[in-house]
Amino acid sequence: MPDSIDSRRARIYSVVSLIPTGYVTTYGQVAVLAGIPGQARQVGYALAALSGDHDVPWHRVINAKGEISLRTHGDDGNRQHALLEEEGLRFDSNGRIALSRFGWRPENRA
DNA sequence: GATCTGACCACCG
DNA sequence: CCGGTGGCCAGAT
Repeated sequence: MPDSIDSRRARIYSVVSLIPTGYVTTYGQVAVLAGIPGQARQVGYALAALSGDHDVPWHRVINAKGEISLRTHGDDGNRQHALLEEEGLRFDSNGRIALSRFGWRPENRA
């Protein structure tokens, strides 16, 4: 009995949409919260498959290194960086985000 | 309808 | 931190 899921993607979108402004989370974290620990890939694919119609703050999702992933460093990558800064996030010299500082934790879950 | 490709992470060393 | 391996799904051609 599948929980069923409309698909793991639906869960992922839900979790991501729960991320508070000014915070970021990693794909792995989202995967866990979505109920698919270890399958961070699915998260990446899910976000990648996002279409123009979505209310999901995908820009708040970054890789475990605290850096923006996006293989295609195009508008999306640039956009994510801008959006995060706009939300008050800070990037270090390496262009990374201090997860220890802005990393969203379920305990902090507003 | 099969094949290819794509925002990753955990574990091991 | 880096490198290699395994695990998973959906969309596009």
